Amino acid sequence: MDHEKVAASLAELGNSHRLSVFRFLVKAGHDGASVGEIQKALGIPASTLSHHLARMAKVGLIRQEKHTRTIVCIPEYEHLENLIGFLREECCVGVQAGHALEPL
Amino acid sequence: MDHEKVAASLAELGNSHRLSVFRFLVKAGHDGASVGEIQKALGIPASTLSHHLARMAKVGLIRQEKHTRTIVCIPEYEHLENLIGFLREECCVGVQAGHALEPL
DNA sequence: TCAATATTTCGATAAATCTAGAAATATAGG
DNA sequence: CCTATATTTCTAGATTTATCGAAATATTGA
Repeated sequence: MDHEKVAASLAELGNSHRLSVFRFLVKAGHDGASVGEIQKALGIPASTLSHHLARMAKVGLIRQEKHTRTIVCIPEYEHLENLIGFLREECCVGVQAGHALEPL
Repeated sequence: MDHEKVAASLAELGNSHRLSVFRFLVKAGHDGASVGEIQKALGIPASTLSHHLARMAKVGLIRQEKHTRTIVCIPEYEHLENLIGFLREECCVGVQAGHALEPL
């Protein structure tokens, strides 16, 4: 993942509503959740939520699958992992080993 | 680190200029770099850079120490580690062990 | 004190973002 | 076909952000 894509993805997660949505989806698991379920759980107006979901999908944080009448949103775990990887590799250089960046 | 602080910090890193600055500072190491050095290295106009640095300092991504005439900017490694920790703990739940989230 | 250096503050503009109601679209079921 | 459900698109206002030149503010050294 290149610099610009990382910045764009972090910017998407850097909004309180969108971060809530992402956290919710992650907890929902690999089956994700429908737009309506997210809306009910988080209490975000439909049009606002739709806007945020579209943004998240655009940068690859989630994907959306149409299933009959509902649209299911699924978190792209790998995308997040790539982001975390970038932050560790590109932004943690210089930290002495064993200080605070040990594998969990 | 709570939800709102995480969102605020990610939003700061979610800007191309600021991400560049942070990466530069991380590579500069624990001694950081002066505002002027950053400016020269990245070619960002002084007032623009000052604005970005102030924002980054406000959320705790960097700290600024005055040293005679120059102001030295130092990356807050721990803050980034906390961010990464949050993303792993709060946003990677549900990923089966051994899939892609193994300790590096 | 004066000039040079380092950085910020001011001010102003352009662009992007957030928000949400209302209307539109799509689809399933009766 | 009609209605209910699910979601998006449209529209528009409010807020925030990004940008950067010019002026202001230290601070050092001569």
